[in-house]
Amino acid sequence: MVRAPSIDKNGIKKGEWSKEEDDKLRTYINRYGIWNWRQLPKYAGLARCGKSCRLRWKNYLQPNVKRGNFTKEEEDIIINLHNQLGKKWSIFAKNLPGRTDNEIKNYWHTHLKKRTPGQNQILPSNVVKVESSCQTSLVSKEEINQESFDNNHQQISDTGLSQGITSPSISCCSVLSQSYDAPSYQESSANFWNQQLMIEDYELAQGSSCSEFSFGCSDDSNISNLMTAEDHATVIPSYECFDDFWSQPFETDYMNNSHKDRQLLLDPVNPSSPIADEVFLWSYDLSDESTGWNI
DNA sequence: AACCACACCAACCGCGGCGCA
DNA sequence: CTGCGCCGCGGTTGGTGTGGT
Repeated sequence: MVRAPSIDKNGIKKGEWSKEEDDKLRTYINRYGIWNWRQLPKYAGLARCGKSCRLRWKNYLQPNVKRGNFTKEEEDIIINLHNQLGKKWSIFAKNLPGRTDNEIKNYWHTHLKKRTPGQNQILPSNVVKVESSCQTSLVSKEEINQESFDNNHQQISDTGLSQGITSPSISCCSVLSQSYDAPSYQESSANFWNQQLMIEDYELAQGSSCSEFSFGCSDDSNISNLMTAEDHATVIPSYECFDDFWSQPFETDYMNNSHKDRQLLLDPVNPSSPIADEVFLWSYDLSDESTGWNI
């Protein structure tokens, strides 16, 4: 049902993703986070373009992606939002936890479109029409306010906190970005995404084979230790010693110092609840080739 | 059984927005 | 202001599945 694998003139693979590629992408992101989609495939040992990796991660590999049939409630939400906002699939996705914009878009075209043929839209009082040079959309007044939050959140979550601040967003960042979708924070005054990410303890392990660092969330404005993309190659010396992430010796960050590193995986709002056991297991089980992934 | 048409959906593509130098 | 690089969004494509004839 997917396009046949092919390789373009630049050596970039296209088409269906193999399990091995999925494993590589998943493992790399779980360990190092998303810091630059364009660079990521090179370091992850994937002959894919960044866009393809991003799409694969976002629509298929992300842990919270929900598969299976849409419920009646989900259908109603899609129909209502479509009436109000038009084809804002990404906004729909934020209102349907676990559903991706691509999946919603497909579902609309294959199931829902035929049910709502060309009706005249009656604008509720809380909806305004937004016109641009290329299209006209209906946007609720709440959504306009929401959108500023969404843009903020999206920028951070989709890139693993890598745009607002320059960080390679090691494991915990991707964990947090996967786990904290907008709805859970919309009503929280303690907005995690408003907080700066701070490296609590990080050593540049120059020349060594292992790095130790941990991230935390803090209101502290001291972010002088934030790593840049260049630091990524420094902190992870394997980039200099090995061709790619995949050829370096695999050792999870969690195996050496379980107590300290597990702190990375705590819910920043409710610190007593760990949130990333399954992600931990993914990385850990990779060392056991006989069992494969444990999801 | 063979053929056909349509449904489905993962993946691709192009464009626009944004940040930065 | 301009150009560039990166990213996200929405539209489209194309291979496979499925049901009807």
